[in-house]
Amino acid sequence: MTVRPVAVLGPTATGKSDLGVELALCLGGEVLNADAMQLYRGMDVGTAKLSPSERRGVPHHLLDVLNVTEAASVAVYQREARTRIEGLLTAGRVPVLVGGSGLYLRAVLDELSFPGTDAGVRARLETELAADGSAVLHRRLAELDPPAAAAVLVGNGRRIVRALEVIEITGRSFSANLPVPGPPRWDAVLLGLDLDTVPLDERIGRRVRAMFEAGLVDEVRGLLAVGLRAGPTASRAVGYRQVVAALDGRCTFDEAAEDTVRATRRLVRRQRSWFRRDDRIHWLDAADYPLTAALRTLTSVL
RNA sequence: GGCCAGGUAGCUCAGUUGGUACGAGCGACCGCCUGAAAAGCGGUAGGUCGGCGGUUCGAUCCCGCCCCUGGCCA
Repeated sequence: MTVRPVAVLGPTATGKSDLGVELALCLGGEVLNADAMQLYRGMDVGTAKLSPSERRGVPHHLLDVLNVTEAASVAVYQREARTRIEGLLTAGRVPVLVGGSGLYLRAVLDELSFPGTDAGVRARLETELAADGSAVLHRRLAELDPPAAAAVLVGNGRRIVRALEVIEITGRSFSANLPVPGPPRWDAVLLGLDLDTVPLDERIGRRVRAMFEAGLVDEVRGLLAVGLRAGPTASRAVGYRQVVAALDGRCTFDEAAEDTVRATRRLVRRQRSWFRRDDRIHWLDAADYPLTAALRTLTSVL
């Protein structure tokens, strides 16, 4: 039988990590993290990262590979993840991708190619953005690449900067839209795990409280000492940003916890809207023996 | 019991010197998404302006009474 990768995706707090471990155990596989924030060393409590014992002997890849000061990068992740997957496949091990970062998953499983980047160009554009505002840059984009300008909203400085960067370093236009999904690379099977909104929201409330009790604040203190504030990606992570605000005295810890719950729920909505239109995903209900359902789905698909 | 402040969108509050509430932020809902994606960006729906009377052509805004909240004084 040919070995096919399996991806376990879906909104946060639905139990993807546990299901991933169980699937890896059943299938003879290894887990590949597909969660942008679990890439970071030291971000454990707030990202609900599985502890070594919870991993039950299953090797986990692409966990703890970045310092909080470093920016995450889809393109880098794509290269690394693909290399690992190829390695596992040739070894006859089933790669089990687990995570809720939709773009990361697609970068690995779909034929997305990322034009390069140039720190100098980027920095200059960022400076212009800060000085002139996004409308000015958007006007420039409209002259250079009308389709891209039409696809990127005027207020979205970040994406305007990236479009201009790509045009400048490649000399070609920038396509601002994702391609329509074709068959996934390696014929991967996409399993989506979700839970009804009401129970999921309750679970999020409990989980955030548990994170604070498990030492999230201390974890953030420790990360601040190694430069969390300077990290463009890590400092924005749900929970971390809020705790930093509380440590800075901009809100109370109770407010930070409430904000974290809200931000997590908002994240769930965005993750759903991202995954919703991918009709390759086989959806499983987290409340209804997902492992059994997952195995059943796999046997019917394979 | 008296005095003061306040009762405007689900929440926190702007605002109208009397003439259809320009409301804002948060939340909710919906959507977008190619090198920061747990990020970034956008759209939509919500209001008998505490209650009852009065003045007025017209009151959320003026007057009276009442109810509620917070504070101060007794």
